Amino acid sequence: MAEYNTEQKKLLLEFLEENHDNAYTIEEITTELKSRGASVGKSTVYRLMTRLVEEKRVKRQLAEGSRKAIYRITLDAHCHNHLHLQCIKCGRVLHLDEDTSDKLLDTVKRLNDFSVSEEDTVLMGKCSDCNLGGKK
Amino acid sequence: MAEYNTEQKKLLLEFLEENHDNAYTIEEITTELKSRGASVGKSTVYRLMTRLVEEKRVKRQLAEGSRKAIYRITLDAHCHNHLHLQCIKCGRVLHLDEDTSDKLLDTVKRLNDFSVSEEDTVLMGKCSDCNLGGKK
DNA sequence: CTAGTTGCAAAGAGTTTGCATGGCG
DNA sequence: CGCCATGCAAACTCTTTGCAACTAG
Repeated sequence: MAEYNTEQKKLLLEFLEENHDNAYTIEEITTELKSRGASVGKSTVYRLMTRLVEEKRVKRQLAEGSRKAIYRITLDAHCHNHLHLQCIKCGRVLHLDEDTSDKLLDTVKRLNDFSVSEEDTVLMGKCSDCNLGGKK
Repeated sequence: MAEYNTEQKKLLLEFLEENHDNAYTIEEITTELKSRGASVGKSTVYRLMTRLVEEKRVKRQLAEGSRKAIYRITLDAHCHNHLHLQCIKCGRVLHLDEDTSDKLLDTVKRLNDFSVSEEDTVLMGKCSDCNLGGKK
C-alpha cells in the first residue's frame, strides 16, 4: 500500500503548484509535462489526478460550455484576508487586494448587517482573457 | 427563430422548479419526466438543458466523484441585477441593493479586469441573527 | 402550412481500465 | 526482488448530432 514518489507525480505537482491560480484540462497538463521533458502518458495524468482529488489536494470542476474537466490545486490555507475571483470559463483564480476586500465587507456589513466570510466566498465571473471573443 | 413551448419543455421546467434545491443528472430527469407520463427522449433532455444553460436559467456542474453533469435551476432565476448573500448558518438569502452591487462589480472590473457574474455569485457569511450567538 | 422540436440510433469525445513493462524502495 | 506505477490501446460511458417524422403557432 506504499505510495511511490515517481518522477511523473513530482513534475505534476510542481506544475500545479507553480500555477495554482489556473485550472487545466488533462490534455493541457499532459502536453505541458511532456514539454518539460517528462515521459508521461494521458492515462497516468488521469490516474494521478483522480487520486489527488480523492486526497482533496486538487479540485475538479467542469469547464463552462465544455464537457472537459479542469483541475486546479486546492487553494492554500494561508491565502486569506482577501476575496477570490474565479473564472467560470477557464477556472483561473484571481486575488482581490486586501483593501478592496475589506471595504467590500464593510459595506455589506453596514447595509445588511451581514458578515461575509472570505474563506467561503468566491466571486464568479469571467477573467479578461475569457471575456474577449470568447471561443473555446 | 421562434421558440416553441412544447410539452416536454413545460414539464421539464416544472420539475426543476419544484425541486430547485436539488441537482439531477440527465438520466434522472428523463426518468422522472417519463414517470410523470411525458413522452420524452434523452437527447431532448440534453438539448433542452444545453439551451437552458446558455440562457442561464439552469446551472450545470460536475457531480463529485462522477463524470456525469448535474443540473439545477438557477438560484433565484427571476432575481437579477443584484448580488445575493447567503447565511452559512441558517441558509437565509439576502439581497444586496442594486446600487451597491453595481459599485462592487465596477470596482472589481476596474482593478482586476474581471467581470463578476451576479447570477453565479453568492457571498457567503453570517446574517445578523446568526451572528449574535457568537463565533465561527 | 412551415419552421422549430423530437426521438432514435449512430457518431463523437472524454475518461477509465486491462495488461505487459518498468521503476521505486 | 516485490509491488506499485506507467503507457499504450481498447473499452466504456456520457454527450452530441444527423435525419426523418412530428407538432406548435
